[in-house]
Amino acid sequence: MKIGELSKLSGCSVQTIRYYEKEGLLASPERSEGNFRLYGSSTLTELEFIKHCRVLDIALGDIKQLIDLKRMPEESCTSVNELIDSQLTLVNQRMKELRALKKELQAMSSTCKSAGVIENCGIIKTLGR
Amino acid sequence: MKIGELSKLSGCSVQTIRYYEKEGLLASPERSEGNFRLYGSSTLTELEFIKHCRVLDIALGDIKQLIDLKRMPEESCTSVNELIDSQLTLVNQRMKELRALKKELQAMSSTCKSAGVIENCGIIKTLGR
DNA sequence: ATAAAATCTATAGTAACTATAGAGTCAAGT
DNA sequence: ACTTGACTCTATAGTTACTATAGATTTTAT
Repeated sequence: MKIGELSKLSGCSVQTIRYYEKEGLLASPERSEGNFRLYGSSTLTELEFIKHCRVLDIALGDIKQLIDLKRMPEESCTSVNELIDSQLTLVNQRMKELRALKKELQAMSSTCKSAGVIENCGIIKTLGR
Repeated sequence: MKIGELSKLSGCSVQTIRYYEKEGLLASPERSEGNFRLYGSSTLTELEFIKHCRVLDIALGDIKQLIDLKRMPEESCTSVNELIDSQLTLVNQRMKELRALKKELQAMSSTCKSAGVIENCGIIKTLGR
């Protein structure tokens, strides 16, 4: 199939597919006589793997590592495990930050319930401290 | 004071300060004879306002709006309020996503507690689905 | 045959900076 | 007076993961 069909089937944009190829996440496919990319259905599977990882916010570099690891099925999967665990650490950190953020924003929001004037705005005052 | 001192006092890097100036968040300061930027202490206050907003993950464009609003103290502060509330919405959304993420990563992690081989790795299998 | 749709490459833009190169300025030490 | 080192200047490129565009070529449909 051509890139447009792969795009529709996978839900990735045409440019994104070409970008993944450039970044080495997808192999360079065969080309037609007119230089169009020609894909088999296995590429769809590969793209879905990438998509699934991206939903999990795994960076492209890390996804590349996972793909490389997949190519060595006899290796230990310790590094896969480590990668996932480090993602979990990242997520936990970010959640902690967001919770603090939310608290402060809520506090700010509550200081400006009356529709006053900027000069007396509690929010602006808070931000200035 | 020169930019280096402002950088130390504010905790913003020299390049960041110049960047903020370029983006219109800080006014262009006076220059010395040798073309060095010369700041008064009010710039430190302005930088601290920006820093505080950035900690709250408010985008530079939104911070610029807040700064512009501050210059019209007689206006209603409704828009300030709206801006903060939209930040809260963003934070809530992001937290929701992260919670889902965390759940899935944890599930994956638990499928790979035994130090096996990539071929049988539960994580890789999950990602392929 | 021709027009429309799809594809190609290469390049620039996004956010919020950081890092670098190469040149100029300034204060202190010899 | 001169030099060294620290600081500053501008301009440009790099970061991430794409998206958008321009201009050319190829394929498909009428």
